[in-house]
Amino acid sequence: MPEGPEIRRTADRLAKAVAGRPLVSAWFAFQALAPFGPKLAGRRIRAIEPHGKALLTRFDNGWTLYTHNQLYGVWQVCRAGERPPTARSLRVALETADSAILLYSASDIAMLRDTELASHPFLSRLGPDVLDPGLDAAAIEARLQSPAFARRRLGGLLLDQGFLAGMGNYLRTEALFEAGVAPQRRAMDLAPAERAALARALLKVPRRSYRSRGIEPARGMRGEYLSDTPDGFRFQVFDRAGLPCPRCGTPVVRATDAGRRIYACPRCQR
DNA sequence: CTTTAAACCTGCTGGC
DNA sequence: TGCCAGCAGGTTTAAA
Repeated sequence: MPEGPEIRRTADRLAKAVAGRPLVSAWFAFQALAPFGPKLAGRRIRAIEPHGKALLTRFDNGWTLYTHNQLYGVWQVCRAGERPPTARSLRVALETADSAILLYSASDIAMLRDTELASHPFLSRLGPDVLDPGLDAAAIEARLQSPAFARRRLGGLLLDQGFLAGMGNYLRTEALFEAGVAPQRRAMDLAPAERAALARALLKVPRRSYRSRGIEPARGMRGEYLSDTPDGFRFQVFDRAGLPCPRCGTPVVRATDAGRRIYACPRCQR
């Protein structure tokens, strides 16, 4: 579940299940982390925080578990002692008296002292979290104009976690469509109205996705997503090559941008 | 400095 | 059914 909204939803779920209660056991698959298992018994999880697409599990002893799911990591909540049948490899298990949270498949896992979080190679480079309620359009507009980012092409810029943490491929695709801007434009070349529209879209699209519980591919149906909820986040152009643009009817075009697939309406996005 | 390409990690799907 | 190629919502590194 790889973009900001999905990660934050996961954090919510995990925290609800285990935060605040003493751990009965902790287990790590990786050799380097195994010694932490016994040390964590009896400790509590203070909070589970998303930082962009990374998750920080904060223990009450000055240590934090850093995990990044990349494309394939999966967190699960289950009852204490349970281990749902799966072919995936278990990497972390944190158990309280009644619930457990399990991390499968992820490879980017570390235990860090709270004091070294600020110097972590990934965390230290993150920009403001796109789902941070304190982030506003003015701040994003300022960022788009700052010398550090202004010369960059929007397609690549919006994937850069140092610009806005939590953005990902479907979010950048949808935000650019929402703003009516083509991915090859440079931040510095946007007209004021376009810049304002993009800043607004960069807040609106991720928040709407988070509210509707993120997106999830429908099993066995390539290109279909279980995102069509009542209050609804639904793709306008992502994964919809050849289908009519919802605004003007022109067929949506697929392309490669910054090494990733992107979709756009050639007429609405200039 | 900016952009692209390749590598890395793991899981899933489709084709043969 | 089994194996392999290709792709994926991510990130880092090296090269252009």
